[in-house]
Amino acid sequence: MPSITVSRGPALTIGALSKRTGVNIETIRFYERVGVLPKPPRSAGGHRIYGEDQLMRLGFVRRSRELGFSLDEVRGLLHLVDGGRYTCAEVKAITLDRLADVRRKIADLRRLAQTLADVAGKCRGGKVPDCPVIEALFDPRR
Amino acid sequence: MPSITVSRGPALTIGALSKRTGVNIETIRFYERVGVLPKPPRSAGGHRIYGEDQLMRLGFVRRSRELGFSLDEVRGLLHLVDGGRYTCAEVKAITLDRLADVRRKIADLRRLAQTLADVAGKCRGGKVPDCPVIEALFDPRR
DNA sequence: ATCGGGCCTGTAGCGACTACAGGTTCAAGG
DNA sequence: CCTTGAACCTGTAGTCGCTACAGGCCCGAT
Repeated sequence: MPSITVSRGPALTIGALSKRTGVNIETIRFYERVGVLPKPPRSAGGHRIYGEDQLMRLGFVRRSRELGFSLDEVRGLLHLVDGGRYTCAEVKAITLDRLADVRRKIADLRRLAQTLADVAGKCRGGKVPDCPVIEALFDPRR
Repeated sequence: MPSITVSRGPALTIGALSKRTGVNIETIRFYERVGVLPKPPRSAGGHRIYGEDQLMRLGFVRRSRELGFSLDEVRGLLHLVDGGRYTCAEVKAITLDRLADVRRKIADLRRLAQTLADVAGKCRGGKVPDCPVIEALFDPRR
């Protein structure tokens, strides 16, 4: 089950964690600063030491981000998980919001692609100074 | 033809220009600062005064932005226009680049929507602590 | 003990705006 | 002509999600 507990795995440096998750080192430190990842223990010299749990958590963050959740939403998701008292309904609601967003964006982009294709299609590609693309952009009626 | 010349129209304040184009006042000033709009003449007291030409140009910028051109691309487009020596081929190339971008984004978002829908579909929506969405996010194999 | 890679902190930059604060100007009404 | 208050001005800082330094310290292998 997806609970975030301290599991005894091999200790990881930030570089190793970065390689294993594919998340940039700078980004990991950034995530710590903005409270998405907890402050890890440090070595005597001050280097960060991560365990298996942070590997999981960072993976969660990365996958969530890839699905287009904002860092704020990721924080919300993790907060629910951390509390352990999240309900499926809450999580589903957030996910469906995201899905609606994505569908809206797809619709927008489709209209965009159509317009761009229309406009580029009119273009002979020659050296004519009166380019239909430019005219379309200047035309208030599109 | 789309040439940018000083046309004698009614003089516009920045507020009027904003209303006519739907571009935020702050954004207009921002465009001026970053060199997308030329510095307009000023009234005795220092207020910006715009003419019909700037109305056209700002409309051009807005429509280009809506089609997803970056400000840098818009600058490029306007430079071609300002020089008067742009070729249709150049403009078409920029447009086709944009179109390819948009098509890539649509494909990405489609995959995303599928994943989100899959994951949300598994959810009963109850109060179960083991939410399939969360498990999917924790699962390295997606 | 030395070397060179990896790690540290802190700050600044990106793109494309947006949001103030604190002051000046303009135009309409009295 | 004078007052009012809306609109304008400049300059700076904040947003989001990173990314890129600079200038140092640590660590482990030789």
